[in-house]
Amino acid sequence: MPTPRYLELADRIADALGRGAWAAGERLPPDGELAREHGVNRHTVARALEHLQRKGLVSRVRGHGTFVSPGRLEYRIAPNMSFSNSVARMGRRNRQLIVGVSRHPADAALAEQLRIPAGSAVVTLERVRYAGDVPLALLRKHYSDAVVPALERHVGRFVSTRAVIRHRYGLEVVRARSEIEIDPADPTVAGHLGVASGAPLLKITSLDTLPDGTPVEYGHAFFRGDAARIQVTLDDS
Amino acid sequence: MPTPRYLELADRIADALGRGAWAAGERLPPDGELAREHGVNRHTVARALEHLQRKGLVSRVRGHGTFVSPGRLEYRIAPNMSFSNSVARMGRRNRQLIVGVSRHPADAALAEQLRIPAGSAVVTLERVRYAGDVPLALLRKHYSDAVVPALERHVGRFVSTRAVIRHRYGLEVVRARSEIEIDPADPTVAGHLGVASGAPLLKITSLDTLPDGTPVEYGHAFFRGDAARIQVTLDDS
DNA sequence: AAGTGGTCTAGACCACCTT
DNA sequence: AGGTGGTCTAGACCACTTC
Repeated sequence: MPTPRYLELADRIADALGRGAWAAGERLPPDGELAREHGVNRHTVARALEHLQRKGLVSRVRGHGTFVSPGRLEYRIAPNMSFSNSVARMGRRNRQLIVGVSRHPADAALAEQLRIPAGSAVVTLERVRYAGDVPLALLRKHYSDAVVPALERHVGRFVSTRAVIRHRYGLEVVRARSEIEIDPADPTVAGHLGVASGAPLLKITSLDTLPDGTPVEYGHAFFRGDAARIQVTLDDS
Repeated sequence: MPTPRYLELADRIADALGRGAWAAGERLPPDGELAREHGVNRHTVARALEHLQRKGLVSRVRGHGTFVSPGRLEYRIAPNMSFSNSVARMGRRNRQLIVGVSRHPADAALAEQLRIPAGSAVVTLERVRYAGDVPLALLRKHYSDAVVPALERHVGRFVSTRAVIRHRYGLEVVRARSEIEIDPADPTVAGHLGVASGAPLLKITSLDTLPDGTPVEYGHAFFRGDAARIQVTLDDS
């Protein structure tokens, strides 16, 4: 019961990466060439590189090549710690791109989370968050229109939503609860994040409320599993 | 740019699962049969089912079959919340199996985390945690022998380590810091958890300390990505 | 047009479980 | 022995990027 060949190959390549055989950002030889070098089929090479991609060591781009990844980026979940803060403390430029805004009635599940009657108006915001040039996460958040009316008119390109809510509505928002799980990327999310569909993502489900517990925002953030690490700080000290 | 066939197939099967076509725990038809039914190659079926496995909907066992998974198990990270507590509150029987105990000098990296001189004695414990009959996580934890001397003589099969430390040493331990990331399973861990190597795991790196900040325990927990969901509660209220 | 990775098919063999 | 999923090879075609 030996180790499969593709994992052995992945280890060999990982070792080479660790020894600095290729610099970060550099392109590896194409699959076919690696296959010849190591005496295996091209598919076996592809499998090994997929494995390393899941591990965050390389990233593969169709029609372009396989590239050495930089290290993972830290994202910190903590009370009153926003995405902007997290990225800023990594020393990376924090950008976001709004990829979708819509206004629609809440379905039953969403209404329950936001504690509003089903059918009440909600605003859904889809944003891609960058850390430097790396698309790190896709956020799909739903806002209770009863609490922050017409939010879609105030969201800008470079401001944190929390700041908008503070300045436009005079409300303070706190993170109430987060759940973290692994989910494979569906094609839509994969496209926004530049990963293969099926790539493992860290899916964070969160609820933000006013200090009195009134739900304001509910939704999901999909972090690239190969690029992000979530830091949970429990300052109960 | 149509959706790949294996994802379409995965969606169809996921829909069928959602409609209750098979009950939890039941075996799906073998790959070959599904391939005939849907008019695709066996490999395409395998890929679709791998995808659903990553999503936590099914689990595949070599030589046995593909089975419908129960829902995910919640694991809660919070101050003073131990694994035992988390599993107990899910209403599942909490068991653990010790799969490795060793005593050895700390290497540089570990010594830094535990804030002890390199070469000091540490005890490494490897345990598999079950929730009911499901192996949910492999824990690989290192204990500072200076703080809890000869811990390996006190660890039992059914007790939480935290309880051992409290009763044998009179020390209270608190979770100081956690980091969560995705890592593919290496063959060793995969074997213990009963998943395929390369399957995505939630890797939690944690440091536990005494109330005064002295490090006691440092290590990793590898949770099955298909079976676990991590709940982070930030009670800053 | 040429080169890259992604998908699909096909057939073979293997490892593991059950009988 | 027979059935299951896991791996490897092989060849084909496709989608995307670059020239």
